Amino acid sequence: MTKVAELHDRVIAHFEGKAGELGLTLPQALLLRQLDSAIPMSEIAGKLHCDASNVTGIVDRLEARGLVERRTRQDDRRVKEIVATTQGERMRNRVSALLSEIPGLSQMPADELATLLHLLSVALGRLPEEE
Amino acid sequence: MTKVAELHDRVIAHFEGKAGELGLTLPQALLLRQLDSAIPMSEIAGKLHCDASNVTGIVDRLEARGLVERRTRQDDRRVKEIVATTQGERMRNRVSALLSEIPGLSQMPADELATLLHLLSVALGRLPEEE
DNA sequence: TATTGTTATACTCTATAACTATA
DNA sequence: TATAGTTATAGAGTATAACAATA
Repeated sequence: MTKVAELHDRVIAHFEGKAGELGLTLPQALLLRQLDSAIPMSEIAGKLHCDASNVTGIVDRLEARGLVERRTRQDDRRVKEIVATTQGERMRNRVSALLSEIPGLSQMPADELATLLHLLSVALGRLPEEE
Repeated sequence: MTKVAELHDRVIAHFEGKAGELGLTLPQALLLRQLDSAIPMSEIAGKLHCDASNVTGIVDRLEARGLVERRTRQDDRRVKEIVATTQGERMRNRVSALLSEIPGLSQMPADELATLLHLLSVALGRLPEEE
């Protein structure tokens, strides 16, 4: 299934390249994209499918650039929630826009895209997700 | 275009996870996938969109595992061609099979898949590629 | 005791620049 | 001189294990 491999390569190359133009690495972009609200580090690790110890470093670098903040949750002081700063929120919007910059894909009929996502969901053994 | 982001995440996670099960990193798997014939290092760098100095390291590790070999081209001794060993060829076949292991995708009608690839090609400013 | 996040460690990937050998 | 590949270096991502603070 070489065509699927092609697809995979192109989407990765496109997204990583665009993130790079914003001065972000791929993991940084993927993390930032999750921050639609304050999220604990552990939850981020889950969403990014990586170890919690990695999140420390990625957040360190995003924080050093003023894009995110750590906030200790008061009802459980072990937990630190990550929130985008004003500047980080601006960057997050740009990251979110990256994939829609693939004009071919954004032109694809909604029903075809939905079909594809459904097939992938089945394939990966997950429930179909809307959002 | 959150759905496209979903698609992207899932394909990456699937492929990287499966490559990991074979004991390969993503770059190693992508390099191996290119070796349908003997290929010079520089050409590999081009296909992987990375610097030539990276290829040295990736090939080093694949070579240390006995999966590939370096062969000096006799008509231009500066060039080293990379070829898969017998064991490497076996691994290459497994890598190539990974993406077709997404049952949903491999069941997708050929014309829909072709449409998607065409749109992506246009989107990324490249000529439509068959192969 | 268990959990959240950090630190220490080690390996891989990445690019840049300087180098070797070939041409 | 120019090109193919290597090496040196430095930064980023990754996991594992040990640790601190909090629960």
